[in-house]
Amino acid sequence: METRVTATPDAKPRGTRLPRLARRRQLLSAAQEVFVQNGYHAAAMDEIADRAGVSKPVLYQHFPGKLELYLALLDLHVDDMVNRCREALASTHENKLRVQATFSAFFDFVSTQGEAFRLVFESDLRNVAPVRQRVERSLQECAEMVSAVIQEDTGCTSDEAHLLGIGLVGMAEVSARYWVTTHGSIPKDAAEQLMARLAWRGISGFPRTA
Amino acid sequence: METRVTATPDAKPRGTRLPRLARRRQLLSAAQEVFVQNGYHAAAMDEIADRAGVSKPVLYQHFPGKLELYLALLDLHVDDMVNRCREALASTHENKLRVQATFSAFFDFVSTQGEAFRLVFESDLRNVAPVRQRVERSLQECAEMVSAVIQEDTGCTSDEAHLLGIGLVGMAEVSARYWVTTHGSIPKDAAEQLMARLAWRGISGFPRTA
DNA sequence: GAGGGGACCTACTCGCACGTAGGATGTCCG
DNA sequence: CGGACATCCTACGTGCGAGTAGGTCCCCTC
Repeated sequence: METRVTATPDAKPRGTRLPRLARRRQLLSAAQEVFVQNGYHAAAMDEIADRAGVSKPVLYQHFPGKLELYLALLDLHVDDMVNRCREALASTHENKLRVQATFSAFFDFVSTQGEAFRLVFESDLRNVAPVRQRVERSLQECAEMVSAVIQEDTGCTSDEAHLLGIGLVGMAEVSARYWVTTHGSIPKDAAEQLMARLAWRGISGFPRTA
Repeated sequence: METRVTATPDAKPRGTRLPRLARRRQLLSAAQEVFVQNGYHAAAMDEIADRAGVSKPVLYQHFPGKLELYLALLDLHVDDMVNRCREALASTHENKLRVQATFSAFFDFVSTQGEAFRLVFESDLRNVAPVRQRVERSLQECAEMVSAVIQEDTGCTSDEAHLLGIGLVGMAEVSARYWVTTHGSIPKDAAEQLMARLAWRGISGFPRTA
């Protein structure tokens, strides 16, 4: 007789015991799959547990609740994004290359970890304070790093530079998200460079005059 | 004895009878308030009914379900957005002014109807097919109108122009959303013009050279 | 002033999914 | 070998909110 397979799509076989930390990592990974695929609300704790080949109480021994589980994942990815952005801006001192590197960073970010970027950019929990806070804060951070560079080289006021920074980061986010849905119609390099060129020509139009 | 007031914040007095169409309009208005404030999931049909000064079954005599009610509102606002965008692009034949008008359109859009733009840009139902479809479709439409103009005046391929269009529309959306949260730190005209200038300098960097 | 229709209400059902109680089973050390 | 500890399970409590059944009230018409 074979091991029973539940009706749930690809539930892993029950029975393997794991040390605490390994199990935790696996639960996070399973949760990420489910949250990314279904969004927060449509994701069931039962399904996350099933996908990890484990029962629900185990899940609750690692995370106090559904929201905290989600936040743990969200933190991982917003930090990832901010770090990529920071590194891109620090990778060179020539601004034209900085712009290119930053767009690369966003395109890289949406290309990794399945489609984990959805947790950050398309969360169906943005109305919940702790989530909203994290997402906005991280985008704000990216924008501020960008606007700091802008302010160095232009005569913009702080408020203006912030708006420009937000706009540019938004453009990077949106274009990267769009590109990732058109699997292969444009090669990654070409897309990055196209957008970087658009952005660079745009900002370099703000000399010290205003 | 006075009319009783329920504990729910600003519920209207029960008792006024309305003809069918007027009631429907009022229900839509109440629903918009609640959906915008709380998002789809946290919005309760009871609260929508209460806010309209009516009981729940009345709501169900006008809309078959919560989702349909939401979609009715969503349709209104995505159409509004696309129309504003279309009119902006048709308002002149000089491309520099077109860019300005388009940014104005987005800033106008986020300024109207309370914060109804949240239904389109920050919906917590984007994982549900009919919603996703409407939102993406409408942004796609805006982007296509923009990319058509781009293709006329540059040597970009269709794919490239589409990506640029999406990026620009995304930038308009994000910057407008950000601006609206900073009530008054930058005047509307200034913000629009700043972003329009960024975009215009960017695109005008794509001459017929490809 | 009787009858019909439309607007409306109170009070309920019901399913779903988060979170939990209590118990079983394997592993490691004295 | 025996007990303690940690991992894991089945089975349930519970609350919330969408959607509904059935009846009331009022106006308008004949």
